[in-house]
Amino acid sequence: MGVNERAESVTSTARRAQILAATVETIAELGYGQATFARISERAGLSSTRLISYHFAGKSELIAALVEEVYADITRHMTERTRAATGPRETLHAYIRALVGYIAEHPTRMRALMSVFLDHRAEDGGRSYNGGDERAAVDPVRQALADGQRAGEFRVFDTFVMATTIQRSIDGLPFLLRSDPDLDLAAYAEELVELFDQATRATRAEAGAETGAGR
Amino acid sequence: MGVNERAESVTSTARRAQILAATVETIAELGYGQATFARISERAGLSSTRLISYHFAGKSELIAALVEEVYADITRHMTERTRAATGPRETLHAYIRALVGYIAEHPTRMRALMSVFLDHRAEDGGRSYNGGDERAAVDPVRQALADGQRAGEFRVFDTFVMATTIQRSIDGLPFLLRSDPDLDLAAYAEELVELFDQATRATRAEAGAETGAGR
Amino acid sequence: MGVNERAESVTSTARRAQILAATVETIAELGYGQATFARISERAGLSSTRLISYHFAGKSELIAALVEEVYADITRHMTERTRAATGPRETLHAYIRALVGYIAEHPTRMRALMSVFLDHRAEDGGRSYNGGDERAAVDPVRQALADGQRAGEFRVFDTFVMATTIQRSIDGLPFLLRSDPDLDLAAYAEELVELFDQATRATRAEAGAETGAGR
Amino acid sequence: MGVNERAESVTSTARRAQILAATVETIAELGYGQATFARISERAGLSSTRLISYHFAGKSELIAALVEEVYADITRHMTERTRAATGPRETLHAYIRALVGYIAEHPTRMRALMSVFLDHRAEDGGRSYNGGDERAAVDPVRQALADGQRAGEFRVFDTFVMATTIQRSIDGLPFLLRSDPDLDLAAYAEELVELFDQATRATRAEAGAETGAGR
DNA sequence: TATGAATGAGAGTTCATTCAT
DNA sequence: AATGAATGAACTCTCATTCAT
Repeated sequence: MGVNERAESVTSTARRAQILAATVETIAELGYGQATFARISERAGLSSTRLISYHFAGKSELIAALVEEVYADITRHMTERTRAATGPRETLHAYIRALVGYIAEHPTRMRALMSVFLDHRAEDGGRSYNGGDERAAVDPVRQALADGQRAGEFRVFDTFVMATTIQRSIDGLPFLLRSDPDLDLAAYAEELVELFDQATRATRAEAGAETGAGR
Repeated sequence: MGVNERAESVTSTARRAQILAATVETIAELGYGQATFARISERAGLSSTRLISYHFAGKSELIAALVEEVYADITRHMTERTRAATGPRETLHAYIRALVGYIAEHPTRMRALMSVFLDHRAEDGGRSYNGGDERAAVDPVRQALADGQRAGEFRVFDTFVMATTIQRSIDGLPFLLRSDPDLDLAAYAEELVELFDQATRATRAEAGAETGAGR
Repeated sequence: MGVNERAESVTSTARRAQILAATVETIAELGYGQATFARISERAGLSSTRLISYHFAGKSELIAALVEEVYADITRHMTERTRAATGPRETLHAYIRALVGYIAEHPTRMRALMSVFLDHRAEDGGRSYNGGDERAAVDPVRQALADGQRAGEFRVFDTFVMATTIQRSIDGLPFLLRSDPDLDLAAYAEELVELFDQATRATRAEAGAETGAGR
Repeated sequence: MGVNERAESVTSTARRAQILAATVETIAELGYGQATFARISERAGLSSTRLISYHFAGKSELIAALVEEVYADITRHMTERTRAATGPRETLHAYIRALVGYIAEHPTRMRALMSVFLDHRAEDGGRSYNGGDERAAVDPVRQALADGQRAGEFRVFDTFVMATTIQRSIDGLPFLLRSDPDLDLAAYAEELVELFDQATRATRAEAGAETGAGR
């Protein structure tokens, strides 16, 4: 990553981006708890932590900006990869593959995001980024599952449990990846697809009943 | 603490237990990062943080003692609850129910443990408690799965992916429970049992070819 | 202190000098062991010890800076005063007078240096400032003595023992001076010059042989 | 050194001796500044620092006892070895040989003593052990020198300077010995004897006017 | 003769942040 | 757009010592 040594006449936007990049790397490597201004500015090649305070109102603003940025990035990625899917089952599979794919492409970005989430999940005071409302976080997946149940493609199960399980089966991958950098994520994704395909698929009885009952 | 290894006196044991309990509560509530000696001693009703330093050689010793204690407690619980299970499938179900059950009985203890793990999972230097070796952590479950495959009770799947998914489907519950204290964990456990029963069960083809090799 | 190596600003330099001066005074008066940040900052008239930590990376950096500064000062002084000497005997005398002279001019500076040396001499781990290599420390004097022996100006003796004795005859003076502030250092120097002149001078036999043997 | 593991029913005297021995070793190795109760009790194999406080009223009492003991030991040694000397010159040589000899026999004891002296020499508050009166410390040697001058065996010189130089030429040896454990102290002693023999011996002129006054 | 438990004071260090330019 | 200087608060940890048995 190119870092200016003199750091002169850099636009504010560029500077913020530079700091955010260093923050992502620092959190991804050391974890949120160890990501101090000092360490971030060192990684960014800045002369003092003062510059971070200058560009961001405070630590929470810095983290908020990071989350917002990575979130937007993920959303963009996911939208692109799941748009084409037709039907609940295909959508679910696309979702799994897309999210694992994002992790494969941006492991540090995702690890940083998770590290922030985990820390805030652990905290009480102040808003956490996944809202403290874990239900909302898995809502998109849950929708697809509910759709599939209505369409008779999926068997009857608690959509919240299933969605949460799917989500958690993926969001630990950034850390798994670090202790095992050669992990084949593409294969891992296919295994998950198969796993949740089996877990969600309609039983013969249901499948049979579905033609009659419709809905 | 004495220089020589001696038997702890009753008083000392009680004091240590008191401090450990306060540490569990503090970490469960505020997260590992916010769990300072000051906050712990305040919660324990101690006059100063000095008393913690007196009974534990340092912060790492305190955390190590906590992990050790909770670990032993979980192990005891799990052994009791899974002993009776016969066969891989039953074992898997018992495992899920037992672990969820432990969380239901000791949510703060489990949340504290998870918080410690997460923080250390995020770190690089130094030993983390789950060893940085995520593979080893899920090994017991993996064994049961492999056994089931050999016995033809389970279909062919990657045991590591399945074991990791099972583990992660449960270990997020302490945090989920906090944002949703009324969550019915017993029902949750049954949903997971069903989910992974579906995910692992042998297909008809495999069930027929029962003599075949696992994977 | 910034992360990048930058030119120190004037203010910072002045502040560092102020802290270093207070450190010298504190160590000279109370000894290395009692020279805490609190006492140093109090003497420097600073509001908090934090300011020391701001200007020096740590206590060892502070001490290192002190040693470096005083060392450079002594070296400058000694070079000036011994440059003009011609011949080993004159050099030896100039050395004694110059070093005692420095102590007369800067007793606290020298006492502080000695106090630091003594403490580090006592330590095992880590580098001590005189290197733990006492032989190297007296090498310059030893050179002059060896030269004098080769030139026949000095008698035969162990140059290491003589050099060490000379060095130690002087480096205790800062402490002697404190218990006896009226000590006449100029006269002391002359006594030492005479003492070591007698101790090193060639015996008549050697001196006689020397005219014959040449060199 | 034999250390009781159980530490039961040891007489107070034996216990004090054990603690003092551990104190000597600790100071000799780590220096006075690092010699804390914790480190001393660890070396003595005691279960807690409490035992030291029990047997000695405080740290200063402990150190005082140590100094007193070692001092008595040295005095005994020196008296034995210098008693036989006849005449100032022989006395001086015997003194040098005896003191160096003590260091050769008890390097740690002597190093510990020096370390205590040095630290207290550096301090201001409180009595130091060599009295803050460095003049008194070298008085025995000085007496012999003055006697020799009166007897015409020694030339005219400042007896305080000479005595101090002699003293310091020897008292650095414990530290020198540590950085160079193979140092031949017997040879070193002979070199010092010769050195100070040359430095003190009467010139021919003085030797002739032997009846004349000293100084 | 000994011990376990507890303590107040102080150590150096790190944190994000603010002041003033 | 940036910087140097400074700061208050909090951190873990160590010190010799005391209380109560």
